[in-house]
Amino acid sequence: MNMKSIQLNEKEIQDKGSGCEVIPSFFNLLNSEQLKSINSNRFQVSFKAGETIIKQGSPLTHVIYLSEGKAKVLLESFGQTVLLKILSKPAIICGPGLYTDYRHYFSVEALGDTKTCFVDINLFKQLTLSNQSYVMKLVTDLNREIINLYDKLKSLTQKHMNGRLADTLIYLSEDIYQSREFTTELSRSDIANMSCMTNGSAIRTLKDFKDDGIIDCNGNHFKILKKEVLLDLSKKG
Amino acid sequence: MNMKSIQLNEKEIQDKGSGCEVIPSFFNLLNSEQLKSINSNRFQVSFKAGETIIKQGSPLTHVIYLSEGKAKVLLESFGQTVLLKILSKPAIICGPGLYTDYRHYFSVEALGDTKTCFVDINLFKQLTLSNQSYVMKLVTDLNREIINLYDKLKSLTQKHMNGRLADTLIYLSEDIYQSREFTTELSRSDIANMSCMTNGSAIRTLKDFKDDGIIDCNGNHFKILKKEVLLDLSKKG
DNA sequence: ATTGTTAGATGATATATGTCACTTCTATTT
DNA sequence: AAATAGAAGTGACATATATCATCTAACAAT
Repeated sequence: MNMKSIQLNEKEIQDKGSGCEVIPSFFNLLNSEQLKSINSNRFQVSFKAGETIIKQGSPLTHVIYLSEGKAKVLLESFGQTVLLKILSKPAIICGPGLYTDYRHYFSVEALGDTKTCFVDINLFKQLTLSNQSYVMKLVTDLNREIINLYDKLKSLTQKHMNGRLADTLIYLSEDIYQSREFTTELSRSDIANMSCMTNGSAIRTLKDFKDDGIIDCNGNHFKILKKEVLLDLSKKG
Repeated sequence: MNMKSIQLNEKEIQDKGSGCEVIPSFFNLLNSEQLKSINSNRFQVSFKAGETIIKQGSPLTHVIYLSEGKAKVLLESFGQTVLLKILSKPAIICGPGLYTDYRHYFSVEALGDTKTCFVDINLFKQLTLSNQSYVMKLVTDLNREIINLYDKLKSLTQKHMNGRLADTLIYLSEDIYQSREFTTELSRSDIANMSCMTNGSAIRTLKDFKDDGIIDCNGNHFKILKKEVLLDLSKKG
């Protein structure tokens, strides 16, 4: 991991001119003084594919801004791993340790090469508290996160493999790649972890979908052929 | 459901003198003016055992304060139900619809007779935004909720029945009844929904635990005999 | 080119858990 | 006291899914 401290002036941040682009949803809410203090307390860090950005259990000392690339959010539990979601740039990574015990409750791993920006958590707290519209946004984001977790819980506990894999494929197609056809950096094992099943089961079920003409896939290239059927499988469980 | 509007003066609220006791974690953060405005916009509502306090999918118009009794929080999905947690007085019930789409994402059902207080959501929002220490508390609570959901996800997706039922028993003993011995209002079916298994499986596994001397149970009276074993089952999955 | 290594794929088998039909118990009503 | 209803409990059986061993394909290192 390549780490360097970078000083950006306010204009650069606002112009998206550097490695650390503006997060419309966050930095735009700050005034110039606040941007300056962020500026003097940030580190840009690059990660290569597969590297660990955050390790579950470690102390939460910085909020991490993902400026380039994608990352996997992993819940590790007793040898097994649940792939919770994929983060795409631009994103602010700050787990539920905020205002609780300041530990990381998930791991984050780079999917492909990524660039990040580390901002000291105390500075982040100061800025958020002093900015009412940011507070509203924070609460909104947390509640959205909770809603997603409810959906995940329902999917993973109540649906069979077909439904769970359908959910994963819909998520990748709609939320992450925003296209019916996409090439993913995820391995079969990632897809399995995301759908809470074993490697073999994921491969088998993908094959079933392919045989039934619901999807087409060659290696990492996927194409959703019959979205209605996927949605139906998702509903039926 | 028995509904009446009640006017309380500030002193009564602070003295816990009425049907709607002080929530130390919320009302204590308010000043007298804020308490007055809460006061003139509240309804006390009583529910009998089994009655629905909140129905999943309905609009979120009020924050509900649980002043007496216990309630089940249910995630309904496609015919099946996951019992997420038990709320005990005093508690503020406000789901993730806040600041998002103002709908209820779970149902809440009275466990035994309960008393509640309905506070208009807009008033609640005003008060929370104008009070910095409340905002911190809100974010803390939301993050704790997320941490709990992570645990629930890990438990329900990665553990076998023994581990999941052990988790449920530990939760009831430690968090809800705060004793190794307790009499619960929950039915076997509730325990099953909480552990994400069928009725029959829950009863069978409870019997296994009883046969192995891990717990003792007669009807709704439970006694945890070997907590270490439960903790071990929870860890092993 | 050859070797080694990893991800992907496939099949046989074991097992955990759900389904369903049925019995027993308990409490409530008449 | 009898009748009814609902919850608790039991058992036989079906099946979804994991486990594991094996095989192939792709690709990097020598």
